[in-house]
Amino acid sequence: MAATLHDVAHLAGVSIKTVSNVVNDYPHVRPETRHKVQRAIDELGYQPNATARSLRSGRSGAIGLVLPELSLSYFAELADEVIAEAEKHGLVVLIEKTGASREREIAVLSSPRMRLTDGLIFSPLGMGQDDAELLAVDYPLVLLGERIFGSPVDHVTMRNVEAARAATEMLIGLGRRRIAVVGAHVDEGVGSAALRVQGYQDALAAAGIPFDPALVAYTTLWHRANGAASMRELIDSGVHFDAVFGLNDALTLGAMRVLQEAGFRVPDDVAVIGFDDIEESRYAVPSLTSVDPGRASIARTAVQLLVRRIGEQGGRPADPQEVLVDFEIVPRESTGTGSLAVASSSAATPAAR
Amino acid sequence: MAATLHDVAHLAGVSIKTVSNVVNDYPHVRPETRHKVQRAIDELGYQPNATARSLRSGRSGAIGLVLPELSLSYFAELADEVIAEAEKHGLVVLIEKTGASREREIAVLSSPRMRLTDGLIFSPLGMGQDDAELLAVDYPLVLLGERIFGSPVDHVTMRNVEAARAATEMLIGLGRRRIAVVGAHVDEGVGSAALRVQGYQDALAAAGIPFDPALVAYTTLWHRANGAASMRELIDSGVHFDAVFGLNDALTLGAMRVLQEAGFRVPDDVAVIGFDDIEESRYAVPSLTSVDPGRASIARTAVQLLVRRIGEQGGRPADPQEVLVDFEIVPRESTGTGSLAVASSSAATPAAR
DNA sequence: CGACCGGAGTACAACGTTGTAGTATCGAGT
DNA sequence: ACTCGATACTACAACGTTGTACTCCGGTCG
Repeated sequence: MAATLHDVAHLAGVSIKTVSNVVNDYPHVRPETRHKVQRAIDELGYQPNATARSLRSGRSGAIGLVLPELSLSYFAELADEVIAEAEKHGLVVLIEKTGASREREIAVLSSPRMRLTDGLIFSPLGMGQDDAELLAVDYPLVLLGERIFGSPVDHVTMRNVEAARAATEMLIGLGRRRIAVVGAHVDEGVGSAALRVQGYQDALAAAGIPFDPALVAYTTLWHRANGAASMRELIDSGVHFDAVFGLNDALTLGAMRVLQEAGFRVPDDVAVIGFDDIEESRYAVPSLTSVDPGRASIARTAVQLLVRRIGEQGGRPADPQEVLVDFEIVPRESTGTGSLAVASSSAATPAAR
Repeated sequence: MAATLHDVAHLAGVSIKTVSNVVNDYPHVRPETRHKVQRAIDELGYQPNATARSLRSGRSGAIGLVLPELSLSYFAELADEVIAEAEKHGLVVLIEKTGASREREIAVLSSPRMRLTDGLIFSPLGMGQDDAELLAVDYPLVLLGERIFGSPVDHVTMRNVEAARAATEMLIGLGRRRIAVVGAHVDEGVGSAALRVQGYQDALAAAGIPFDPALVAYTTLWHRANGAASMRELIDSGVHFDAVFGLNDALTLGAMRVLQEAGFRVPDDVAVIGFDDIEESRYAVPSLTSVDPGRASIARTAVQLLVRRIGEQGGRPADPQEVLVDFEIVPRESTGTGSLAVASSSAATPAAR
């Protein structure tokens, strides 16, 4: 169907290689030959066959991005930024989702379905530290997240402990002493939840505030519904609190919603801070103070590290890098620190529907 | 680096084709030969080279999904469902974003970067009816959205007019007569905005309510910030209204937020309904009544149509199909019709972080 | 004036896979 | 004893591209 170099060569009356040379802008082609070939290319609407090129060159020009779920805002926004950065490097992004299942994650790592890609950016939620050696694959891989440390691959992660500590300290700075945590995971020594709870405890300890286990609400997942449910339990338990630290924004928005249904005023009765700084937090009622964990920087760094690995020639590979990105707290109304006007702070929002 | 059929064949002492036959489970291989080859495959960790397969077969097993922006919830959720459906067909999804720019959309259609895919699901926002002929590409293409009609490609779209009419009728049914619309586009005869405004006007006309242009708020984009800004203008204009129909949920959530800041009670003073039924609408305060335009069904249908096209052999292709999916109104608190409990109506939410 | 050089273009092989045609072997049927 | 047919396997070509090695030609230099 589609035209090939062979067709163009035939029409232009030159060899197939000369056409290839024109297409790739090689020197040593006379201007008149070049024009003749160009005319044939235009006439046939020739487009190089990407698959054949890949086979020849060993590069596909695509990278894979493996995520739990795109409908979670954090990951959607991350994917958006990965795609944007990849495009700067002339790469296209193939997305696979795992639903946070350990089995699916492991399967994807060895899946021939992804073999079209030159490398993978991998964000696991189901796998844990014990699975570290499964990451030693024979293609370029960049790991995201806080499930696995110290494995022999490039790893981009956020300062979970420090950021959580800073968030908690902000609440303490507001005079709050009874700070609830929403989203802890039972019996898990690994992952974002454990690290953020650690930061929370560090802040309490530093401020001389005793840690009260009754203030910790556990969830399995980090969706809005889970935040709502565990806030309901917390309220029903009758424990007193004057602030909430939600371990991600989705959870926190769900929790904040229940708080308000139950008649608590935010931030007057309860100050609330989240984690992730997803876009909707900016437009919640009240707008949600949140930790921006450096998402944009994570996306950029991950693509850059991957590109570097892909570019590595046969020689001995560079040592695996562990990159920590900087975080930032974005103060808004839910801690009584943001401006009330929202329409004016509309920021740059690139697209409509 | 990676093992090839050739390596396996050498190790097993058979021909390369026999290995291929084992890999592809062809008959006419003796069990003992099969085992011998299988051992060699395992020993070398052989994985078929997807690129070479593609070249040989003319299929890559990947489809492209072209969207304005993944950080818009509607598209993120759509992408999620496209990926899930694609997987059922053994396909992997490559995502390209256009930022809703007409130039980028047109560029993507002829981009060799996407040539790795077997076909495209294309959701334009910048292109218009005049660009219809640009869709006549020489690869399988399924069009989404309401920007272009009647072009010779498969097209999946929603019942914009009917759904908007039903939404408006719901508000009328609640006794509201002064219904504002947020998100209209100036001077645009095409696209979701125009169609939904049409449905709104149809409903008014059918109910004998005069159409008041002062109740129509215009925006360029459909982000939360735009909804917030135009609601602010609407309020400042002093016009009286007792209901709001937002042309998508993001807009509507922004508008609802401003309404509440301004002291209006929702739904008592102003009933609000949105369009898209994105996940966060379920957790807004109050939860937002919305039109589910059939997103899941759009994703499934689009993939299925594309798969059918890809499977078409050389013969004359099937006529282009125009598919309209069904919508549904999901009543929630913002129209005083939903239940107040939210934690219990948590629905099925597949993943955490 | 022959050797040499660079430009312009070509032929061929190779990337890793699979379809097609072919060979060799064996048992069964006439 | 011979064909026939099935089984088990192999050799080769081809998918469309590009790197390497080659030829051919006109011009320049010693």
